[in-house]
Amino acid sequence: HLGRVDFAFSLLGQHLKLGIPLKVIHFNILINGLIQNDRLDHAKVLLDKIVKLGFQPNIWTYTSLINGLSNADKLGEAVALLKKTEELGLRPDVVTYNAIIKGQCRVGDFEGARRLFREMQGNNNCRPDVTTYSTLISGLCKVGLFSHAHELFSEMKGQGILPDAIAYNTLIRATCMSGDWGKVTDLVAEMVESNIPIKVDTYGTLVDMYSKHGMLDQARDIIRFMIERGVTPDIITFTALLDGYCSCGRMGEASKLMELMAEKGCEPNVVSFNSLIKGYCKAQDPDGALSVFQKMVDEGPTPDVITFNSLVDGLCKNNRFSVALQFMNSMEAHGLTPN
RNA sequence: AUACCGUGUGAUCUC
Repeated sequence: HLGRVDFAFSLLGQHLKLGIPLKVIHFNILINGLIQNDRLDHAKVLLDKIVKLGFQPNIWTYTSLINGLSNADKLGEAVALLKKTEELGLRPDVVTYNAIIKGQCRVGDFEGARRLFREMQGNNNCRPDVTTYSTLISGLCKVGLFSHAHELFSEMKGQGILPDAIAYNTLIRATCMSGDWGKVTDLVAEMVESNIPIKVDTYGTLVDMYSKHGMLDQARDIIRFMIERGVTPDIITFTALLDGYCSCGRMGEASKLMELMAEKGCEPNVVSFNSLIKGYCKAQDPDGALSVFQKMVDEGPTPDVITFNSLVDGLCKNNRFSVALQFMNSMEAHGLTPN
C-alpha cells in the first residue's frame, strides 16, 4: 500500500531463508500489492512461480488477478480466468463475479454484466449480494440510466437484501442526477428509519450534487447541517462545494470557503487547487489563476497533469495563448507529460 | 474458536 512492493518481496525472501513456512495468503498479499501498483504482468509471473514452487493458489489469489485484469479493461482475459478457476476445481465466489461486473459496467458491456448476473442467480455458491447490486446501480447511473437503477434497487429489496449505506449513497446520487430532490429526501429518511447512520460520504454526495446543479446555497446548508450534527466535513465534501463556486466563477465565496477550511483544520489538496485555477480563469482573472499555480509550486501541493490542463485551457479561454504554450512546454520540467 | 489477504458509493481538466 506504500508502493514498496520490492521491500515486501525482500521480506518474503528473508522468511524463505530463515525457513519460516509461507502460506498462500502471503503470496496473495504480494500479488494484490503488485496489482495495486500497476504491475499486472509481474503478478501473472508470480502466480506461475508459486504454482511451480508447489503452492496451491486459492480463489482469493485468482480473484486478485481477475480484479486487476478487470480494472485494466481486460475483461476477456478476466472472464477466461474465471472459467479457468472452475476447471481447476476452485469455486469462484460473489467477490470474483463482482470484480468482473464492475469492469463490464465501466466499459459499457451491460450485456456481459447481465450474463454474469444471471449466472450468479443460478449458482448457490455466489448469489448476487448488496455489492453486486450497488456495482450495477452505480454503472447504470454513470450512463444516465437512472430509472433502471431504481428498478434494480427495488429488485434487490424484493430479494430480501438489505441496502447498506453505500447502496443508498449510490442510489441517492442517481436520484440527484435526475433532479428528483423530493425522492432524495425520502431516501435519506429511509436510511434513518433503517438505523443507518448518515455519515460524511452521504453528506458529501449531497453537497456535490447540489453544487453540480448550481444549487450552491443548498450545498452550503448541507455543510452547516452536518457540522451541527457533529459530522466533520472532509476534504472531498469541502472541495465539492468549492468546485461549485469555482464553476460559477464565484471566487469571493470560494475564498471564504478556503478560510473556513483552514479554520476547521482541513488542508486543501491538489484537487482543491486545481478547482481554484479553473475558477479564476472562469472569472476572467487569469492572473489570479497564475498566482494559485505559483503558490502550488512554492508551497505545495505539487501540480499534476490536471493542474496544467486546467491552466492551459483557462489561459486559452482568456486569449493568453503564448503563456498557455509556455506552461505546456514547462510540464516536463515539472516531471509531467502532456496527456 | 477469533483475527490477518480479493469486490461496490462522494470532489478537479479535456465547452
